[in-house]
Amino acid sequence: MKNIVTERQKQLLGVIYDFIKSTGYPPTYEEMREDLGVSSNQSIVDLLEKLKKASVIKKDIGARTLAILPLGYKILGAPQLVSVLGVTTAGMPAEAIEITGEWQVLSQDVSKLQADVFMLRISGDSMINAGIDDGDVVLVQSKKEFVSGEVVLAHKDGEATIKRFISEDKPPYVYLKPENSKYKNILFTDTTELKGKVISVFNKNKWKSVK
Amino acid sequence: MKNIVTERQKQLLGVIYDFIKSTGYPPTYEEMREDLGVSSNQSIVDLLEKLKKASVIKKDIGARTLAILPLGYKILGAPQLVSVLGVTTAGMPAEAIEITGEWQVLSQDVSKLQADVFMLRISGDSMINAGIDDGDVVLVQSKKEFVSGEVVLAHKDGEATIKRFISEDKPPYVYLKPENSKYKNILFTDTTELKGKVISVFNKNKWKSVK
DNA sequence: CATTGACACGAATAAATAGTCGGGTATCAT
DNA sequence: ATGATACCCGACTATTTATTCGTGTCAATG
Repeated sequence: MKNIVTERQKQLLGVIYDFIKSTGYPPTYEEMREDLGVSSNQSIVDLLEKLKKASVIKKDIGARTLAILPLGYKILGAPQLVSVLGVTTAGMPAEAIEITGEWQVLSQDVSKLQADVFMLRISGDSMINAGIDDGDVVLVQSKKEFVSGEVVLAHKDGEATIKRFISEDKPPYVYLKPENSKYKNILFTDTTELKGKVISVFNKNKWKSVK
Repeated sequence: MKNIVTERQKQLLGVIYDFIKSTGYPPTYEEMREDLGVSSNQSIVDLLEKLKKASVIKKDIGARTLAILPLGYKILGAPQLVSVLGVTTAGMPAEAIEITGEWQVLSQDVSKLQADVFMLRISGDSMINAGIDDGDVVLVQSKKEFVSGEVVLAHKDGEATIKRFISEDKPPYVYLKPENSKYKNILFTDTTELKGKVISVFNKNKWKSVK
C-alpha cells in the first residue's frame, strides 16, 4: 500500500489547480480530460481515485464537487498557508478572530503589490550564507530606494528572486549577489526591478533580522 | 440603475461563502435554495443575476460555475488582502512568482493551524503603550510555552485578543494585561488559550520588534 | 394610482456532467 | 511467468443541475 503520488497524478493536480486559479471553480471530467490530454473519463476517474486516497484532493458525488486539500497545495508547491491574516483586535472585549475556523491566503501579482510588508517562502540555497535557507519564510518590506548591501526581493522578466543588492564604484558596479559561492553574480538589466528589502527571516524555531 | 446590494442578496452571498468554506466548491441552485430557504430556482436566478451585475460574483453556464469576486469578499467582511504570500525562490534562475495577476483563496481550519508565523491586523487601542496601534499588523509566532511579560495572542470563547501575559506569585497570579490604563486586566479562565507570541509589529513606515 | 423593482412560487424542459462497463497496454517486482 | 499497479480507451447510461416560462405579491416611488 504505497501512498506515493506519481508524476501523472501530480500533472492532474496541476491541471485542477490551474483551472481553479483561472475560473474560480473546479473543473469537470471533460475539462480535466482535455487539459491533461486524455480521451477517456476513466483515466480521470482512476487518477482522481488515487489522489483522493492520498488525501491530496477530495471528491464528492455531483458536478464539479472537487477540491484540493492542504496536502495538495503542498505538493504543488503552490502558495501555502504560511502567512495568514485574520481580523483581530487588541480592543477590550475582543472581536472574534477568524473563529469560523478558517483562514485565507490571497496571492496577487507581485508587480501590483501594494502591501507594505509581505512574506515569501524561499526555495533554493543561493542565500544560505545570509542565513536564509530553503523553506524559510522571509519578511519583505516594500520600498523603492535601496542601499548597497541590503538583501532584496528582485523581479525580472516575471521572475522573482532574493539576493543581496550591491552598488559600488568599480565594475561591475551594480549587481545582485547570491550568498553562496556556488552561484554567480547577476548583473542588472533594464528589466530588473527591486521590490523590497528583506527584513527578517523565519524558520521553524526562530526568527531573526537580516543584515 | 442602482447598484446597491440588498440585504437578501447579501444573505445569498453569505450562503455561497459558507458553502464554499465547508465543502471547497461552489453550491448548486438546489443547495442555495435550501440554504436560503426558498423553494424556487427562479428566486436564486434572480438574486444571482443582481449579484453578477454588481460584480460581486461571477457565474458561467454549467453546474456550479460560480465564484465570489473580490468585491464579494469585501462585502462579506471576510479576511482581506493585506498579507500576501507568494512562492518565490532564492535559487538561481528564479521560478516565477505569482505573475498571473490573479489571486487565489485557500481556506483551512484554524484549529489545525500549523503555520509557524502569521500576521494579524489589529483594531483597538488596548496595547498602545506597547507600541501596537490600531491598524497595525503584528507578526505572531506560534508556540505553546509562555514566559511572563510576553505579548501574546490569546484566544477565549471564540474571541481573540492581543495582550501582555503575566504570571506572578501574588494575586491575581495569572492574567492578561492591556497596555493602556483605560482597560482592566483580564483574568485567566479554563477557556483561555494562548496561541502565540507577538514578535513584531508593523505599520506603514516601520517595523519593530515587540518586548 | 400606475409603475417599477425586489422577491417569490411551481413546473416543464434542456443541458451539462458524472458514473459505469468491459476491456487494453505497458512496467516492475516477486 | 505471473500478478500487481498505473494508466489508458471508447461508448453508453444515469443523474444532476441549469435554464426557461408564466405568475403573483408587496412595498416603494413618481
